[in-house]
Amino acid sequence: MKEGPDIALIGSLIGDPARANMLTALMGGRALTPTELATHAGITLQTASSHLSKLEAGGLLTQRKQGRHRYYQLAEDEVGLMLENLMGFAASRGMNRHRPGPKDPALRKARVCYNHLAGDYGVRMLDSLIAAKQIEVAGDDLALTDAGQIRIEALGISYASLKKSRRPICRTCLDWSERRSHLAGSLGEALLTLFLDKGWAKRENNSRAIRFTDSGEKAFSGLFPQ
Amino acid sequence: MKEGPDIALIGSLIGDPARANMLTALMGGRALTPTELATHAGITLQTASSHLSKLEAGGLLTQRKQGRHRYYQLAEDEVGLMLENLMGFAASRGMNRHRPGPKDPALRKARVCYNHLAGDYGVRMLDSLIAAKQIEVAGDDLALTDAGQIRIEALGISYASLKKSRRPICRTCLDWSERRSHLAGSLGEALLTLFLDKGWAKRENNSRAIRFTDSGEKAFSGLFPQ
DNA sequence: TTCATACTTCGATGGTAGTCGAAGCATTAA
DNA sequence: TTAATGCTTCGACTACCATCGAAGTATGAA
Repeated sequence: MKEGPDIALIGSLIGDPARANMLTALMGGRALTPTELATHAGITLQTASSHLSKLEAGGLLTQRKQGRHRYYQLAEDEVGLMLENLMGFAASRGMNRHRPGPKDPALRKARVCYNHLAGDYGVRMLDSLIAAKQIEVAGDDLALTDAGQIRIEALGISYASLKKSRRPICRTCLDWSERRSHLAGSLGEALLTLFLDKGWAKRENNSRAIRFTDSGEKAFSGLFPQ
Repeated sequence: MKEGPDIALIGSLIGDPARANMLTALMGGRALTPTELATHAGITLQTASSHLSKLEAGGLLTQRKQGRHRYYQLAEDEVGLMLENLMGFAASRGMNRHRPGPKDPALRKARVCYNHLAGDYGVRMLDSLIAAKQIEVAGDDLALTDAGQIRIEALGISYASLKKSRRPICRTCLDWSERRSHLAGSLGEALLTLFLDKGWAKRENNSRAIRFTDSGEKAFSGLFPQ
């Protein structure tokens, strides 16, 4: 009784702990080399290489060569959304790999979700944008309003350049720690880039966590009041 | 660098073809016995039994004994949502287990998604309810409006009884064939039950497909105009 | 009781996939 | 050229797990 798409294929790709660790590491948004991914997963380079080619063949990762390095990253936004979604489900079942450690609160507060902001801050940002009617909810999709366009231009994000890309500008992504949506899509990416560029927030090394500076906190709260 | 929830655990549960087939079969919404599930998966009863206890331990399935039968079903709405979501992702990657067969169009038109209506009809129904302002979108969640409450009472669905349960009344579920949301939650379930009870639609055996009768089609189109 | 059905548990088997050492290829630097 | 780094490919090993036969348990029927 074989019906519909093959979930076993993706399942088995994600089901191996080493591969799952690599995917989680890549949720940090940076493109990583096989060597880096191997240490994240706690395996040798050879084994990592074999896993990576499987993930690439499965369409989860893409790869680009640069000199003698190879950089792997998640293939598309959809991959990140799917993974975050799975994490949400796993979290709701209490499937945690660790007793909640010191890093955990930081992750829940603010973290990178592939290329955009997630965690409490991510959710608050989207809520605030919707409350200010700068983003509106239309069925499944999010749409930037006229007021929203003016707003992001004022922040120094070019609406025209966002529109050029074929990717959706706004899109929802289910947050595993908050169990609510935050903002993904090219605007979500642009906003996170803005925070980092302005020095309001910094990525932690080897972690998805994002640390806001004091001035960054203030600026963020000013821009996106609750 | 172990961070966040353990996606490998769910991945490996879903990653086995036999288990994936059982889960897919259970997406049909009916509770099934180990014997039935074994034939769906093409394995013996002993093997099925072992798989089922793993799925139950993982929190994906629940079981109830009835006489000398055991009935398995998806543990909660969330499991169905997660699976439908994964199917959507798999479909978008072209991971299909079969060349699209004769059953495929029927599945895309209308099918059971655990306990509610999915496919083209499911999506149209939700769109229509939103357009009529009987359901409104509030951030992530769907909410039944006053007009919506009156409407469903008129259809013979008791709002009070829906409200009693702790489950959300309305909730979105991403449709893998349409790539848009349809209506899940207790109202989604009640509406599907209504269609079946009124004889407007019938489940096909051993399939998730739902076949609307001629009069059912008319009634449906009348209730939920495009 | 006896028999039949439904299912689980045990035990053995076999295949597959993750793992790593060693060797090979490609790029860069000197 | 030579050497070093980064990565892949090959081959062998191992461990795990899906699988099924056989035996055991539970419920129901006769």
